[in-house]
Amino acid sequence: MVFLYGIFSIFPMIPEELLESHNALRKKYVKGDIIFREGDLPSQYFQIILGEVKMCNFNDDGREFTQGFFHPKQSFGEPPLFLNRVYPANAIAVSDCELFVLSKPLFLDLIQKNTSVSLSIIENLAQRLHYKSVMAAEISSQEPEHRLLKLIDYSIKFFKTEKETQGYRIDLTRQQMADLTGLRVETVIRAIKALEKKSEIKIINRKVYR
Amino acid sequence: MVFLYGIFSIFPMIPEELLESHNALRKKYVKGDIIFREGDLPSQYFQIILGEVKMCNFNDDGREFTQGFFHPKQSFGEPPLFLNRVYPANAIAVSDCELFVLSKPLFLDLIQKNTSVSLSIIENLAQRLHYKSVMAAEISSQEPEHRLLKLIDYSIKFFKTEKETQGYRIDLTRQQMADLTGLRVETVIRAIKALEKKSEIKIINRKVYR
DNA sequence: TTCGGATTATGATTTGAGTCATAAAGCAGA
DNA sequence: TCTGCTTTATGACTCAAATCATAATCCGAA
Repeated sequence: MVFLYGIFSIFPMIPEELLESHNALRKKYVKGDIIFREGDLPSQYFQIILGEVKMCNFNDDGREFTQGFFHPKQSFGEPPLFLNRVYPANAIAVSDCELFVLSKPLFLDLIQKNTSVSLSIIENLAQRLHYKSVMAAEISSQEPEHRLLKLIDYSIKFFKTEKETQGYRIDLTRQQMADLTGLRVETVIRAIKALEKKSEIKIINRKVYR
Repeated sequence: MVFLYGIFSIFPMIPEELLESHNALRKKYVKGDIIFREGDLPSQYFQIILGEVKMCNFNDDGREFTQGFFHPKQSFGEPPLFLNRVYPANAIAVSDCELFVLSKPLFLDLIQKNTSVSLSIIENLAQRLHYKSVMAAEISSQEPEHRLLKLIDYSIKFFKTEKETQGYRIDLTRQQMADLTGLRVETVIRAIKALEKKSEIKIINRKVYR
């Protein structure tokens, strides 16, 4: 039973064979490419083969808010596809990427014929909803340090993090942390230092360890 | 095809007949009752028959953050049930409520035997993820007035709102708006007045109309 | 009808994150 | 090795939301 596993990143959203047998295309993007834009009407299902994608918003004065990062085997942008609504954010290739792209009709056909895929999708959406719930409560009310610590702990579970002898290395720049929490870079830098002083984290060679 | 409809509140998550045929219990709660607590491990599926439920967090100094309100025919608290994780927030009866309660094994049995239910669940989760994405971007960066306007517009679609001759009446107290946006009551009161001055909303008899 | 709690309202004051300016350090590419 | 760009760093200053205090209004229950 797929529900017993919580760490969705281990399981591909949809198995590669299944995607290929449904004529999904492999499409390449270079770093910085915009995969879709906020306001676009979805017409395709995307699943990452290689590389990293972020979803983000830009507000009136150009500031960015990062909704999340997505990694190989993960899909992104399905909620509006299911709801028949426009994307609430942009999808941008953070690094060079290769993606499976499947048209909406073929995608709907696929999930109707493969019930276990529905369960993967449910699990994946549940996962993302969980992240958003946790972060929403933090972002709304807490002090910067608290906010960052929550992000760090969460990113250990769900973003790219490697366990080293010093602890988990957080592979996020100060700017990325700022965009994920809604803080400014300077505030992040100062808060990170304060957290180090309190021994909540370590800073080695400018990298954050926890 | 269920995916064509975006407004999930019209459709019961799971049809009542189906719940009853799977021996779901009807359980009553009085206003203020805690249905489950942050940190509890889920063991049941909940669907509202009557009344209103909110999910919320309390931080260290007692301040509340409201994750969302749920109404008849909607379910709540499934993500952690699927993920086998503890609840990230509390569920509290806002008014006297009657709920369908179904044990996890029976619930999993139900959705596996009724594939169309999976699709409803996907749509429902997609819906909630969409709300969270939109609000997250707002809450993180925008000024109070912008934040509140977004909440108001969103609540017209998804919370209890009635269309009257003056416009849509927002049935949220200033405190509830504060808890949903992470602002303080006083700030909400002042921002609401500022929005009225700019003719973005109307205040009639203390109620907000849009 | 009265009473008490919740809600809305308003002013004065504080505070801490944002902003601005500037610079050092690291890093990739020529 | 030099150059230019990104990232990290730090201090000074600003300002708006939070905080604190106080009160009027509304509303349901006794």
